[in-house]
Amino acid sequence: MRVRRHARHVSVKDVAARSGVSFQTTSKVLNGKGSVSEATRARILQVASDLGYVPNLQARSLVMQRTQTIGLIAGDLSDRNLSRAIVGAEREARRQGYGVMITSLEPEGSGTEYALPAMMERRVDGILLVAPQMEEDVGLAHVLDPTLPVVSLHQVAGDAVATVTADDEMAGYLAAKHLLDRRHQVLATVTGPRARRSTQDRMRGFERALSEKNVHSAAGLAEDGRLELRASEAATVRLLERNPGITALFAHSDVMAIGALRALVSMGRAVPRNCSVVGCDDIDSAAYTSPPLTTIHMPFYETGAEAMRLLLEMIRTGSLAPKKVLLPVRLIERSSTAIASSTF
Amino acid sequence: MRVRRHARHVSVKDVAARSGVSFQTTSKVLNGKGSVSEATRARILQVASDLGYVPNLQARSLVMQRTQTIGLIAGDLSDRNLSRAIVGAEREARRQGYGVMITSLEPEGSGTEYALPAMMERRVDGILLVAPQMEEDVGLAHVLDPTLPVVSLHQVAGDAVATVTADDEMAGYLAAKHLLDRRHQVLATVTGPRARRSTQDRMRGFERALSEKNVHSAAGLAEDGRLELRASEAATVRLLERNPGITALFAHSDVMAIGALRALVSMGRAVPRNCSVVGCDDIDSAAYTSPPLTTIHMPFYETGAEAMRLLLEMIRTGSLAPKKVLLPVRLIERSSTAIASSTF
DNA sequence: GAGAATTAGGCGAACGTTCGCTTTCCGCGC
DNA sequence: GCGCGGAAAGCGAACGTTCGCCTAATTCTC
Repeated sequence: MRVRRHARHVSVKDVAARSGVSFQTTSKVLNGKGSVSEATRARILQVASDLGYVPNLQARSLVMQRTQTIGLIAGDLSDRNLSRAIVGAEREARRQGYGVMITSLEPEGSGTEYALPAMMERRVDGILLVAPQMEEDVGLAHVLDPTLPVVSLHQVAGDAVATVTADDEMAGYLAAKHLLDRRHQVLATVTGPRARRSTQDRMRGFERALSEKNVHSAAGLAEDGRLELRASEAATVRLLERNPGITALFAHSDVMAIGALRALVSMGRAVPRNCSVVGCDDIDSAAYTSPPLTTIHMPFYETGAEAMRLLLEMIRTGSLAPKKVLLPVRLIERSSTAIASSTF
Repeated sequence: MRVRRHARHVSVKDVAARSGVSFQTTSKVLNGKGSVSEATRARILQVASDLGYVPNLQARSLVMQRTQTIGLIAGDLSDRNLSRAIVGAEREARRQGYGVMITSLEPEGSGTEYALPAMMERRVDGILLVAPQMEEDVGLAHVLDPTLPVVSLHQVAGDAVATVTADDEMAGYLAAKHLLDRRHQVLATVTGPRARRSTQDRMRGFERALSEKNVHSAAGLAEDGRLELRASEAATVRLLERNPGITALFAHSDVMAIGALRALVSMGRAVPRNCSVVGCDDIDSAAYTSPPLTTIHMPFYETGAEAMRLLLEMIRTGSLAPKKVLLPVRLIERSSTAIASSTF
C-alpha cells in the first residue's frame, strides 16, 4: 500500500471507474467532444459532480501545448499607475479564460535573469511587459524568445515588440495647446526621465503646439523631475529662478505637478493667478489638490486591457507582428490653469 | 511529416539524443541526482546549454504532485496598501522558488465563483488571500479545500484559516495613548467598515487606552468614513457638529485623515492648534499633507512577506494549523498632533 | 583471482490529460 | 440476405517529466 502525503485529487479515471466507462469517454463528455449517448453523458456528469472532479490544467497543458496562462512582468506592482494597467490586463485575461502569473522586478535587476526564465519554464502562452524601467534595458529584446508573443506597455529597444501605449505625443500637445489658448507665452516643463520615449514623445507634442503658435521653443525651460515629488519641487524652483517670466508649467506626472504646486506656493506664486499648472496621469488625488489639478488623463486601465486583448489575439492567430497601438488621451480641466494675467 | 504550428521546445529527450544517453540519465544530470560519470555529465550539460534547454514545469508538476505555484487572490490590485503587501508576498515567494498566480476579485463578486476554481484547476500548492472584502463573505471558509494550505491577510469567518495581520488593537491603543498623553479629553474616531475585524480591534485598543486613563468612552463619538476621503470629510463634519468640544480625532486610514483635515480647515479649525489628527497606514503622501500627518505605520510589505513565509512553511511541513500572527505597528509623529489647547 | 561492493547508465511505469483510430452494434435500403 | 453508414464507446499513443529498480562493467577485498 502506498503512503500519500496529501489526499489525492480525483481524476478523470476515478470518474470513469465509478461510471463504468473508459476514462477517454469521460474526457469526451467533460469536453463536449465526440458522440456519447445522453444516458451515459448524464451519468458521467453526475458522478463528476458527486466526486468533486476538478480538471488538472497541468496535464491538459502538456498535451495541448498551451497553458492558458500569461506571464506578466511588472516593474513595480505598488505603483498606482502600473497597477491600474495590471488590473485591466488581468481582468481581460480572466474574461477570456486565461490565468496570469505575475512577477515583479527588483529595482536593481534587469529582470532577464529571473523573471523571463521563470516564465519560460512555466511555458506561458505569452508575455505582457509592464515595466517602464525596461525601456533602458538594451539587451532585453535579445533575450526574449522570438517565437513567443510579447506585448509591452513601454518602448522596448529594437522596436521588435508590439506595444500598446497612451498617445504621449498628444498628451504633450494638449497640455501646450490648453496653455497657449489661455495666452501663456513662457511655458516650462518638468519632465520624467529623458531617456524614456514617453518623455520624448510628450516633449515633441509640446513643441509641436508651440511652433504652431509661433511661440518660442521652451527647450531650455525643461527640468527633469525624476517623477518624484521632492525632485520636482526642486526642479520647479530652479526653473523659476532661471526665468521668472514663466506663467505656466506642464509637469509630466501629477505627483510632480503636486511638487510644483508646493514649490510655487513656497515662492509666493498663487496658482492659477500667477502661474498655471497642468499635470499628467489624472491620479485620484489630482481632484483634491489645492487648487484641483488640470491634468491629462492617461488611460492606464484601458491600456492594460487593450494590451492583453492584443496579446491574446496574437496568441490565437499566431501573429508575431510588432503592432503599435496608441490610445487616446484627454485633458481634464480643473482649477490649476487660467488665462495668463501678465498684461502688455 | 507532422506540421507544427509553433516551433517545439527542446525537451530532455532532445538533449539525450544529442548526447547519446537515455533521457532518464539526462534528467538525473539536470537534477543532480543519481550517479553519472563526470565526462557524460559535462557533455550533457554542454548539449543542454547549446540547445537552450528549458525544463517544462508542467510536466514536472504532474509527476511531483506540486506546482511550485501559489495562488494569490487579491481584492483590489490597485489599492496601494494591498499592493504593498502583494509586493512583499511575491518577493518572498520568488526568493523561495515559487511562482505566483494572481487573480483579482470583481467588486460585486464573492470570488468563490471564479477565483477559487481557477486556482484549483491549476493545482496551486497554497493560497494567499489578500482581500479585505472577504471578511464579509461568510460562505468562504466553507468552499475552501480543507486540505490546501491557506493564509489570509484578513479575518476569515470561522477562524479556520491562518492569518497574518498588523496588530490593529495596538494601533488603536497607540493612537489614543498619543492623544491622551497630550492631554486631550474629548476624542473622536472616523472608522472603516464596522463589520471588519480590523476596525473592531482598533476600536477596542482605543477604548482600552481611554479606560486606562479613566477618560469617558468615546463610543458615541465614532462615525464610519467608509475608507473614503469624501465620506470621511462628511463624517468629520457630523462629529464636530454633534460635539464641538472634540479636540482630537483618530482616523482609521490616512486617506480618511486627509478628508478630516479638509473638513477641519473648512470649519475653521486649525490643525493641530484647535484639533489634533492621527491617521493610520502611513501612506506616502501622509508626509506631504499640511500639516504632515502623525500616523500609525502599518507594515503592509512585511505582512505580505510574512504571510507568504508562513504559507510556504505550511506547505513544506504539511501543517494546516490556523496559526494567527500579529505584526507590530508603531506611531510616527509628525505635525498634526499637539498638546490640547483648551485650558481649564 | 573469485566473489562482493560500487558505479554508470538503461528501462518501465506513472502523473492526468487529449486525440485519432478502431471496434462493435444496430437499423436501413435494395 | 447483404453490405453500408452512423452512433457509441474503447483503445493506444503522446505530451515531458521523475522515480525506483535492474543490469553490466569496473573496482575493491582478502
